[in-house]
Amino acid sequence: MISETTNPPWTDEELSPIRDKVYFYIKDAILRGEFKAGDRLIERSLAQTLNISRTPVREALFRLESQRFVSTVPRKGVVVNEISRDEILEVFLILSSLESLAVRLAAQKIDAQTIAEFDREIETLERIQQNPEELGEQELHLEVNLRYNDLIGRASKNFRLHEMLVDLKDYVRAFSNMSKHTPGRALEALNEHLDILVAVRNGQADLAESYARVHIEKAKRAYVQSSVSEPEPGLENASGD
Amino acid sequence: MISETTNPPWTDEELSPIRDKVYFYIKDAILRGEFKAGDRLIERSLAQTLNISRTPVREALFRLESQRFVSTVPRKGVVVNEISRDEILEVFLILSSLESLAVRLAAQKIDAQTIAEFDREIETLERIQQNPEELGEQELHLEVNLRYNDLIGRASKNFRLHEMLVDLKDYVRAFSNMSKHTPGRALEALNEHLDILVAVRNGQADLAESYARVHIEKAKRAYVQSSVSEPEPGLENASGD
DNA sequence: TCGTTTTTTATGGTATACCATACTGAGCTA
DNA sequence: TAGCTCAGTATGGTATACCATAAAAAACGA
Repeated sequence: MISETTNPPWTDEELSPIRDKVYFYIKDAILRGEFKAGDRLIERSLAQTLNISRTPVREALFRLESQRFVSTVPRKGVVVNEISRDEILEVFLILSSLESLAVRLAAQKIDAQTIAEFDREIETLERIQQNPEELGEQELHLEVNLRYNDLIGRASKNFRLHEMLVDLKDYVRAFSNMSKHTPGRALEALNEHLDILVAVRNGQADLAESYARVHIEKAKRAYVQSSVSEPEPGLENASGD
Repeated sequence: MISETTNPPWTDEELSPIRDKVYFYIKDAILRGEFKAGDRLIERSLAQTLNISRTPVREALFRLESQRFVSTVPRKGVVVNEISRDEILEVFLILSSLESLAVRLAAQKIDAQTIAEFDREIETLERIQQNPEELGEQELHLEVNLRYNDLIGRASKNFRLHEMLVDLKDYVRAFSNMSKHTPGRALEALNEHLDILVAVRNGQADLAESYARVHIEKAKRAYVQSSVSEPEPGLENASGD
């Protein structure tokens, strides 16, 4: 009954703990580039902005820290991580290895029910493929990746692996605004995703794994290409917009 | 000057935040089996035990949660995770993939300085190999794994990968008291580690990767064997001992 | 004016207080 | 006696207060 708070960004008043909402709020802000590498995240400011206390903010920040989105300098504060190009490349290596494993497992373990889901989703993605203009580049990327990861994760029956992949991809996405720089990459990625999904759906483990490796490799190249025009993530040295 | 606290388990009074000390304290307790799967971790109790407030305890628990050691049930509390055999097997799959990648990278990227370190450490490990009785089974495992992981991590020049591997191995160790159940495994593992290290030291990437896969496979088998005698981790149904 | 010292302020670290909820158990009623 | 209700308690969630430190600013002296 009592409620004197001016509504924060999130909508539902009843469910999950505030710390989770703050977590998603901040993470989303980082992913969308609103908080840039090197930015300081000041507990009191965030708390005041969101009309809450520091406690849930701190808890959200800790969670972000263990996912490497931010760093806590003891007695100093929290800053959005500065990620070097080398570090992103390291992650791409890990991604390649784990994605290969995931699609291989998916192809090996896929069952009838999941095949049905694949068929539905593949059809949906093919429709998107035909009419890619309906979605913006960003939404296209997000939507496709979401569906793809979900499917592979479900089929591979390895929840931990799925989580790790999602985390790593979020991480890469946050610190390399790829699709912003290489237009057309989203659509290309969609094609690659479809290749992988079809191979998985047909139980072709080796083929799926090959496609996956190629896919990650191309994503990496797109990142490398985009990163040459912008010397260091977070620095605004680059000429032109 | 003021100091009315009865000393907590840790020794240094000055350095890192309390939350870190609590984190290592609880994690260590889980790794050593003091806190078993299913145990509830009650903030106030822990805080009282350690003569601190709930705040740093909560922060430590959140960190443990993001590493999957504990789960927070909303409005319910924190419990040490119950890990199923299947889940451990899932992690072994991931481990195999990442460990292969790590040793392959290590073999490819190793430099002169690191080779020198390898030579020193290999010699040390061979001495241990000759006189394994000097260390207990547990210490042997810990010591060897520590040195091994550190070397591979340094040589592979992929810090993120190194961290992930350490985390995953800790996780497996925490929820499968392997070495407790299969005596001799520690020494066997030492031999396998030495094989890998020598191959890496000599730049033999393929060989090192093969050894690594075999090593993880054997570790997995040791786990599976030990887990048949103890039906579910955390349940004390098993007869004997 | 410049450098050094002191004071202020910003901010994270920790402790504590209060609130909400879910569980527990006692007591009441049928 | 069985089942329900309600009060009490345990416990996590959040807010707030206080402390320590480091950075910034101001004041002071050479």
